[in-house]
Amino acid sequence: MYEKKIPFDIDCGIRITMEVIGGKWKSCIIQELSRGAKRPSELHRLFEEASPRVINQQLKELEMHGVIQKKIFAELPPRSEYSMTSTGETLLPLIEQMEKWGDNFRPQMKEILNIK
Amino acid sequence: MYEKKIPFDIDCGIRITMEVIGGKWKSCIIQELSRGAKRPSELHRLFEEASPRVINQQLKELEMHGVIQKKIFAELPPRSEYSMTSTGETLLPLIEQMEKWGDNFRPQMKEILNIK
DNA sequence: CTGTATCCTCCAGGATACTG
DNA sequence: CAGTATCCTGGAGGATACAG
Repeated sequence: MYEKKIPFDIDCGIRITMEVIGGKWKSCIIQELSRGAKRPSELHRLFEEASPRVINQQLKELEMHGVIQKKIFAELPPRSEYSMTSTGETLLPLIEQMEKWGDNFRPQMKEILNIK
Repeated sequence: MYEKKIPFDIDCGIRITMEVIGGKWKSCIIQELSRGAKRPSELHRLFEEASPRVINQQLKELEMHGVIQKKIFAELPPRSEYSMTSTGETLLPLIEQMEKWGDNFRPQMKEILNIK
């Protein structure tokens, strides 16, 4: 782990939110977990374009921020499960709104990017 | 300019939204412009921690995405002005919600980061 | 004042190998 | 299967100089 050089600005609400959900896969993970608890391997399968290392990393950060929680089963083979916390649930409307806006904007975005 | 290596995923609404407002200063700029048109120099003064180059860059991208518009005055010294478009206005509720969530989360964030 | 051109730093995220 | 340890690289964003 490393320190941020340009220190994170705690005074800006938007920055705080971005810190929590801004990671590349975080909002996707949250969406998945909001539909029910999931094991890491399930998430890896769902997001095949993402390397497992990064998924784990983002899970860790989400957990650290208290929006998801981990349950570990003392079994062999090892099993663990991630699920939303009540704090995490409060993010859902926000994420849903972000998705909606993006979905609505898609046609314009395609034009801008010149995608058929 | 360079191309993105990992191509942008047009199928994910959240990614689209992040592409538009995810830049470090974009949401701040949008908030400012939502209060009224502003000249570049005003924005540079408002966000002194940001280098003018980056502000200009983000203005350009916002304009390219059609959420803000530029008005150029043929004067000397040169003058220009940026303002929201109607498309851009649709982003305001989203940004406001992000700010609200972040503001609410601030106490927990401080605890997590161990800030007095 | 507005805007571009260069150059550079640094870290999120990708790839892989490994341990328990 | 879960998780960690290394190593690496692209590209956002910072700094500065300059042009119109």
